[in-house]
Order: sequence, then C-alpha cells, then structure tokens
Amino acid sequence: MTSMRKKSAADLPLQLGNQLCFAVYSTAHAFNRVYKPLLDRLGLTYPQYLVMLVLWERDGLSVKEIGERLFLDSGTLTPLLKRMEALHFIRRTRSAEDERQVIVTLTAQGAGLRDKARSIVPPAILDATGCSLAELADLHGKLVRLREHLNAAVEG
Amino acid sequence: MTSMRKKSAADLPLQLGNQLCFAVYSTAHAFNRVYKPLLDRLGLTYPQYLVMLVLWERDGLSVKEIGERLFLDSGTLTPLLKRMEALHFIRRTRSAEDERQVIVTLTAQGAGLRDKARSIVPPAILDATGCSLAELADLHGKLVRLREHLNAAVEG
DNA sequence: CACAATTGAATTGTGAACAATATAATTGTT
DNA sequence: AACAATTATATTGTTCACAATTCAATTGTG
Repeated sequence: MTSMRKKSAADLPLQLGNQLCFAVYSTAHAFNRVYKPLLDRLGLTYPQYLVMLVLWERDGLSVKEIGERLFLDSGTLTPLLKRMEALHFIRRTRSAEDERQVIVTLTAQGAGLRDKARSIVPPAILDATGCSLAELADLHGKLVRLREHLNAAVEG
Repeated sequence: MTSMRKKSAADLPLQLGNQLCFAVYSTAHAFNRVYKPLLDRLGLTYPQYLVMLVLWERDGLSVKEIGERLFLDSGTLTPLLKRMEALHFIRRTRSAEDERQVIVTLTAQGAGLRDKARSIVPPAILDATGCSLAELADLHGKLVRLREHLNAAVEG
C-alpha cells in the first residue's frame, strides 16, 4: 500500500508552491486578456508594448539591454523586434562601435504613440485590477522579491 | 509643448498597474524556468503538468472541464492533450452519452507518475521561492483575488 | 601579432496561447 | 417532427518563449 497515499495534512504546505505558481500563471493570462483590447487600439501586443515602455524610458538600447530589462533572450526578441520594425514603430541598426550589437531606436511614429498609450492603458488597467494603490504597491513589491528569489535559484 | 510631457508625480500611480502586470508576467517566466528542469525529469511541460494535477485530483474530466479549471480553451488544450496522449500519459475518448465531449483519462503510466512528481516538484519549488508558508499563502490569496477582478473586468 | 575564448544576434525547432472559424452533436421551440 | 440556437471540440493562422546551435565580431592571452 505504500503508493496508495491519500491526501495528508503534510501535503498542504507542499502544494502551496504549486498553487502559487498557478495563481501567477493564470493571473498573467488574465492580465493579458485585459490588455489585449486596449493594445489592439495601439496596434501592439503585450510583449511589444513592454518593448515600447522600455524604449520610451530610454531610447537607443541594444537588443541585449532590452532583454535584460524584460528577462527575454534574443530568440524571443529578434523576431518580435523585426515585426515591430515592419510596423514602423522602431528601427534596428548595427552599432558602428561594435558591429555585433543591434541598436533599437524609436521612429517618430513609435515615439508619438507614447501619449496615446498613456491616456488609454494605465487608467483602464488600474480600474480592472479593482485594487487600491496600496494593494497594488504591496503586491508588486512581494512579486519582485519572489521573482528575484526564483531567478537566483535558477542561477545557483 | 502639450505633447512634451515629462514624468509627473501623477503618473506614478498610473504606472503601478503596468508595473504590477510586468511583475506578474516576469514572475510567471521565472517560475517556468524553475519548474523546467524538474518537469523534464517527468517528461512534462508546465501546462502539461497542470493538466496532470487536475486529473490526479479528479480523473475522467472532459476537455471543457479541464479548461474551466485552468482557464484555457480548446484551441490550446486540444493539441496539448494530443501530445500528452502521444506520450501515453492520458487517453482521449468520445463520451457515449454526449458525443460532443471528449473525456480525458489517465493511463496507468500517467497515474503512476503522481508519486514521483510529488517527491520531486513541491519541495524544490518551495525552496526556490525562498518564502515562508505564511508569505506564500498571503501572496496566493491576493493573486486569486486580483485574478477574479481581472476576469470579471473582461466579462463585463 | 596570432588565435583561442567570449560575446551579441540570428536561426531552427518545439510547445504553448488565443482569435476566428468550422463541424458535428445536442437542446429548445414551435 | 422540423429546424433554429447552442454547445463541445477541432482547425488555422499569428505571436510569443526558450533551448540549442550557428556565425561573425570583439576581447584576452601568450
């Protein structure tokens, strides 16, 4: 009967990790579904929007630097950036100092999208969360700490 | 100069929604990277592992019922379940009472994987989070509430 | 200077995720 | 019973996400 285990009280804490991961996973999808109709009005997907947020903050970053900020690698970013270039939101140019690097810069259209994005997205998101600012800040801080623990665990 | 806005203090609360969403999104990826080497030893991907968790809890569910528990639709689940069937973890059979439904049942191999999964996954996850049980429970509860708000916002 | 090691992007292949559409079975209505 | 609406699954096409590999440019070392 050794393999005929029933639910035991000792399993409950162990299941918490699984449950938390699923909560994160499914909340990410829920967020995506909220963002989608908003970002459709800008012609962006959510990962593309993240790239725009990064570039609006600091233009002219390399693919590597964008990847560091978003925790994404070139296998994800290269095709994504090519699509954004085809949509005329950004330009990709080889760096003159270091020919290995590709520098990503906003086009006028991409830079101009910022104000429209700012007026559409954040208010709707804030509303959809149904959270107070204090709750949002609390959750944000705890998730960042958790993410750092997880990333550290993968390294070590 | 109307479009030459600078960072204003009023933007900070508005950016919290964006920041929270990115924290959720990037934490989901971080979790995935922690799970991957563990699930590789079981021959499962994370979404496949979620299906197994659901079936270990209650075998013989329809595709629809699995989708309700995981917030996924048939466009995602059908190919995923076909891959799991090809790996002999599950079987897919049309229901006799309602020929529209496909009932998913564990194979002996799939059912047998449970104990191995239980010994490998939860302890490693718990460790990687670096959180106390109280912190995990707190975060889990808050994320579930947030997810429900977001899902409600998409419906209405 | 030569050349091995490293770095930054790109490429290839697999597996999600989801919108939109299609198809077949079931249910509801008259 | 006929047939319109609904339901459950499957299919198609697009976009991530990432491991593994490739390739060219740069850096480090003798």
